[in-house]
Amino acid sequence: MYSYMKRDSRLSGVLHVLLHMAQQPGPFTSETLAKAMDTNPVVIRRIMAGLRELGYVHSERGHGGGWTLACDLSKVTLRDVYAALGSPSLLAMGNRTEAPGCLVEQAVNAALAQAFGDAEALLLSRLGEVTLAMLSDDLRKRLGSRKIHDISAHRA
Amino acid sequence: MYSYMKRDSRLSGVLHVLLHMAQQPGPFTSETLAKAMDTNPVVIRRIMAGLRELGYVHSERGHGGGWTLACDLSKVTLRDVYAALGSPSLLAMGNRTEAPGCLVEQAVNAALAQAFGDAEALLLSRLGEVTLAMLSDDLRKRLGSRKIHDISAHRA
DNA sequence: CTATCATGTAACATGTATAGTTACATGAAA
DNA sequence: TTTCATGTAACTATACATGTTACATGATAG
Repeated sequence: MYSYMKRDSRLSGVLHVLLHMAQQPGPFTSETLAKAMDTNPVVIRRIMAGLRELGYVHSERGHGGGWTLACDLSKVTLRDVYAALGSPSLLAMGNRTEAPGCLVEQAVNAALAQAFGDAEALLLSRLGEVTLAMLSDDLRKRLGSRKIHDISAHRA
Repeated sequence: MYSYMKRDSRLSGVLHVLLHMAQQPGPFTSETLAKAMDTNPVVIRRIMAGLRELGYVHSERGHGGGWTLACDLSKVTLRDVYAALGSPSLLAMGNRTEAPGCLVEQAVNAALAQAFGDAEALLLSRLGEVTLAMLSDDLRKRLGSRKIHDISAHRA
C-alpha cells in the first residue's frame, strides 16, 4: 500500500462493535464490548453516543442493561455510521490558508481542492454503497462452518 | 464541503514556495520565502529538504546563496512533490489493528480498505496529472494584466 | 584571513486531535 | 436499598505538524 493509515480509528472501531452485536442477540454492556475490542468502556460509550442519537442503537441502564441494535442493517450504510460519528476529517492534508488573498495560494488551493475534493467524494460514495448487512454477510462467510462467534470467547 | 481539512499543510506550503520561485529568477533565501509564507525559515528548509535530495531544487550557502529551481517544471507533478515530502499519510482515518486475528476486525478492515484504497489511488492519480508548469500557467492567468508578482512585495 | 551571510540540523516548545483512564452522577432492576 | 450499567466531565498519554532557538558548516566579500 501507499501510505501509513494511522490516527482516527473510530469508524473502524464502531463498525467492529456493530458487527459483533449483529452476530448474537444483545444486550451487550460497554464493558463486554470494550474487552472484545481491547479498549476502555468509556471509549465504547463515546463512539456509540452519536449512533444512539440517530436511533441506530439503543442503550439501557441498570441490571440487564447495555447496548442493542435498533435499526435495519440493510438500510444503514458505512457512510451513515461515519456521519453518526460527527463526520470527522477524512483527509490528512489540506490547505495552509482557507481563504487566502495571495493569488499564489489561490492557485495552489484550486489545484489541490480539485484532487482532494474528488478523492473525498469518491470515498463518501464508496462508504455509501456498503450496508451493515453486507458487512455482516461477509463476516458470516468468513466465519464459514464455525459455530456462531461467541463474543465472550473473543480474543484473537 | 464535507469535512474540515486541517492538519498537514506541507504539500500546500511547498507548492506555494515553488510557485513563487517560478515567477521570478532566484535565488531566494529561506527568510524571504518564509516571510512570503508567514512562517519560519527553518520550516522552509525542512519542507524543501526532500525536494533538494531529489534534485527538484538547489540550495547554496553564504553570500548570494539561497534556493533555486533545478528541474523542468513540466516534468514534475504534484505527486512527485508529495513523494519528495516523504509521502505522508493522505487519509485521516485508518484501521484499529493492521493485521488482526479477529475475523470481525478482518471483515471491517477489508471493507474499509476497499473504500480507502480507492480514494487514495484516485487522489494520487489526480496529483500525478498536474505538473508544476500547469500550476504556474494557471497562476499567470490569475495574475492577468498585473505586473510580474514581486515576492518582496508579497503580503495579501 | 576574517567577518558576514545563508543553509543544515538538532533540540525543544506549542497546538491540536484521538485514545485511554478516573471519578461520579443518573437511573433501572433485583 | 443495594447493585449494576450508562452518561459525562475531567484529566492523562500519545502522536504529529508546526514554530522557535541555537549552533555548526560552508561560501563569499572585503
